[in-house]
Amino acid sequence: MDGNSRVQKRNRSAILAAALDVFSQHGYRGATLDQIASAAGMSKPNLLYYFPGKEAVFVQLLHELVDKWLEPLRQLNADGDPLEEIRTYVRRKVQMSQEMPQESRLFANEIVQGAPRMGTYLSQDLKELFDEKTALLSKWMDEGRIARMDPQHLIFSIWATTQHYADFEAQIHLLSDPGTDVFQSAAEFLDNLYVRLLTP
Amino acid sequence: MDGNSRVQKRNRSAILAAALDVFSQHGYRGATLDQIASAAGMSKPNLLYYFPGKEAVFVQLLHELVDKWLEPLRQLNADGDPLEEIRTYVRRKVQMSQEMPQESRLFANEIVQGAPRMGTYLSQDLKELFDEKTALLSKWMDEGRIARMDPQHLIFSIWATTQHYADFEAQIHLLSDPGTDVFQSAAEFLDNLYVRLLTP
DNA sequence: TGTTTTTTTTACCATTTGGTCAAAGCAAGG
DNA sequence: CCTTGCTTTGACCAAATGGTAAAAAAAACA
Repeated sequence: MDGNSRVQKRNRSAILAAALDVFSQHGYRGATLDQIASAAGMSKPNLLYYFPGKEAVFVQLLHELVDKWLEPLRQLNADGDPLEEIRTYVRRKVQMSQEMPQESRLFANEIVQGAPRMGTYLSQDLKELFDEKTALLSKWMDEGRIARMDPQHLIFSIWATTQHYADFEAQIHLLSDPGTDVFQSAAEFLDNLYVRLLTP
Repeated sequence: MDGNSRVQKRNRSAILAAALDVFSQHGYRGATLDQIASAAGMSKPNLLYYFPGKEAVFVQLLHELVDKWLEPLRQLNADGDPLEEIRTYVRRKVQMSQEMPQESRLFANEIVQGAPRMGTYLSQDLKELFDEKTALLSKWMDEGRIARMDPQHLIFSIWATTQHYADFEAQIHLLSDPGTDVFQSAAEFLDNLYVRLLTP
């Protein structure tokens, strides 16, 4: 076998799924291999048969998530209607906060601590994409199709407002009116916010 | 002595200052008593002479910060001009992100992990203040002095956008145009954002 | 079925870490 | 100087934790 058998694939993804659970809840240092292994339904030495160590699990998990995470921004389409493109982007980001809160918190945890295990990765893929899209936003502003403002801060504000609902879920849940769908009302609020902000 | 001598006060605050450094950078589990003690210029047993344990240091640190942290929201004045009050609040929050990024990241870390050591505290002080201020915002909206929207999400969005600059500093720094004052431009961007959003 | 290869487990190790303890240092009053 | 009470430290401990080694178990193959 070449190390990619069906069993291997199944176990590797079971480990990564378990690692997402555990790392996102306790952070890198707070998570233990025993916890992850147990959540993946195997023993610690067995987990270490599939990954060379704790950090390797964490790093691969992060790397596999970056793509998924940046996809909505990648889809911001230069040929579409500016306002609709941005509204769609915001809607997708809120949806991701709802459907993948663990992934969001995993990133948040890593970045809050200074991204010690993601530094180079961030500065490549992410920076390239960020520069491309801020340039696009600038162009739209130059053409008068959306209101003029700092495009970098515009993206920051979208990230902040949308990811907040996943990253600070504990606080949100505590403070929100019970009985309402937080993500539904958040989507409406943010849609209105960005329409008001961006309409020239 | 009654346990509050000058030496005691000096050492306790040295410990808390060191703990802020270390906890905000590595999280609760990632920080070690040795690190904190060493940063405070003393030995670990000496630190444990002043605090009963690691968690006690962490909890007291958090409790002492909550007050400082909520102060700007407390100052939202029912008798002031609504728009100016909110602009002042946003400006103060940005300023706090700039001047107390460690405090911000300490909270972020705790909340991202589900606030396991702050639950009850949050649900009391914070919730009470939050409800009071959303009621105030609602009143202002009823009176037609600011645009109508969900007041809870309005506060969430202010927290998200302002604290983002402290909590995600690593990312912000990596992506921002070098040579510009991030906090200065952020303050301008957010001022403009909330003026546009809130003007009836 | 017998052999080889992959997978899993049991037992273990070294280090880290939160915390204890008893002894030593030290300031203040007598 | 000597006692008394507060402060600091060096030595130590038990538990947790990342990781290893070798053998058992299970598949895969011939």
